[in-house]
Amino acid sequence: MSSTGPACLSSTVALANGTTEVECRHCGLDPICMVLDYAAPGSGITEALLSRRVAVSKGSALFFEGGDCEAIFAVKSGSFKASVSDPMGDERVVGFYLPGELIGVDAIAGQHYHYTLRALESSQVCDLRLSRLADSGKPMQDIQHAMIEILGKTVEASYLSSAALMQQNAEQRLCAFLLTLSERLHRLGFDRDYLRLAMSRSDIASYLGLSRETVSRLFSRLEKDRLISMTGRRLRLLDRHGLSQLQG
Amino acid sequence: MSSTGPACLSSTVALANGTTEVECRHCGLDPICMVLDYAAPGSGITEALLSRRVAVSKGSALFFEGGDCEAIFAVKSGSFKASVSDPMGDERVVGFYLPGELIGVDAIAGQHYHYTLRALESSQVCDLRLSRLADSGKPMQDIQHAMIEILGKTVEASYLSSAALMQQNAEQRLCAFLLTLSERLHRLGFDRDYLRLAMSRSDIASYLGLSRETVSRLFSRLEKDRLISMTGRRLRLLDRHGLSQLQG
DNA sequence: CGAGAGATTGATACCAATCAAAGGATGTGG
DNA sequence: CCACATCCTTTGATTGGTATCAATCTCTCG
Repeated sequence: MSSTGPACLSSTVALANGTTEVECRHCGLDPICMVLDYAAPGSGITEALLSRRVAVSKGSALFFEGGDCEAIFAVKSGSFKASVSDPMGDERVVGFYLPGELIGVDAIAGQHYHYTLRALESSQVCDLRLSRLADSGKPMQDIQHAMIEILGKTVEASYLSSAALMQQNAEQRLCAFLLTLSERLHRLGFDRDYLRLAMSRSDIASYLGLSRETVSRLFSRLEKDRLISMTGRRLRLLDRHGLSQLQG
Repeated sequence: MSSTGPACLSSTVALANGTTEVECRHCGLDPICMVLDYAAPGSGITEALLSRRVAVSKGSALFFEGGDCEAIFAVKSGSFKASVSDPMGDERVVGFYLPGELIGVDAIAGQHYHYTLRALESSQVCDLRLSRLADSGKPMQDIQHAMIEILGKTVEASYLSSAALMQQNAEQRLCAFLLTLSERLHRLGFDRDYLRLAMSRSDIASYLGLSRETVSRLFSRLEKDRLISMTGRRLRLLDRHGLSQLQG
């Protein structure tokens, strides 16, 4: 998920391969990493506790639904989708993760992951072994405080995201999805109006509880109405205000 | 929300007025209250930090959408609904709370409540002033640990509740709602199969993103199909298995 | 008892799913 | 580098589920 327009990446760093990675100060793990002194060489923080910039290739899974929760992750670059398999055996997408965002916080309490997590593109994550936090040598007080900050923000974010989508029609949901994505990318310093969707139409449809065909038709309609323009997975928002009107 | 059938209230205590209250050990605040020694007389915990069994009359609000978060609450008896007012000015129900459940955890990080909270019936809550926790005289370590436990469970619970409802049709959503309610009441020691709904059909409809009429029709259909029987707001689940089949 | 809110039921309209087919994109092996 | 297979996407025709409009009925409470 990288910008397609005039880049203005105040909180990201361009990499050689054309992708960008989020800076630590804009990452959801930052509260912990600050306590850990960013695991600087000589800090005494070993890879067994915090692995940074672990490469994950497109399509491969970081963990599976039901598996033991050994670590939580922060997206450093690239993007991920979370999915569960429903009773009929097909996949339902339950979330997307962009750089800077935390993955697996919901599994901390129960010690099991609730979904399977796959990279939508070639990506990098930081990987924090919670069970070893206590051995880090850092003050327990500070570690706990950082965890409280992370958990508190997660509770708030998950409340906000779930409350909205339920009572909306297809068009409202798609507009909300696009605007949310745009805001999340903007926080990373990308241009609000130029997005590259790393996920397929089917993934979007599944996430929003719609059919592929409906999503496709809605994109066509939004384009006809000059609210967006798109070619393939490259998307430009032409009228943010118009979109937020539709959003409800 | 009290049982209407043969009561078997292993974790609740019957009160003089016919309602029941949840025991502390089954309450979401218990991790904190344990640290605070249940605010027993002589424990040094004042009412300024933790008020127990605060009465709330039917229809009155504990707090309003957007208001400063001064405390989190646990339902001791009765029940509550959380709602937000949407752009068009009408109310959308975003949650229901039963005895033992925590309210306002999502407001801790941002210091503002995200919804208005009203009692569905004459109720009681315990009220915890977070800002005064540090002054309780109890070890900070223990307090932080309790907060982490509470937040972690909340993250997990809010994930689980949001993931499901999105891609389901009206019947599936209503069945899921009824079965979830039944389980929540069962955890309190009530009979799984006899429920008294404290909320109106409109509240249920709003919460599930359906119209009043659809909810009413669905109840009629479930009754015709011998899956439930109901008179007014008294509901009996006749075929839990059949309902969970429908649930998807 | 009467008033007003809540709940049910029916008729109709509309939105989105499904079925169906064809048009692009992507990747692989020859 | 091209041919082919496969997956993804778009568009059309039809069906079905749910909202909406409208009328009646029920319950609660003053």
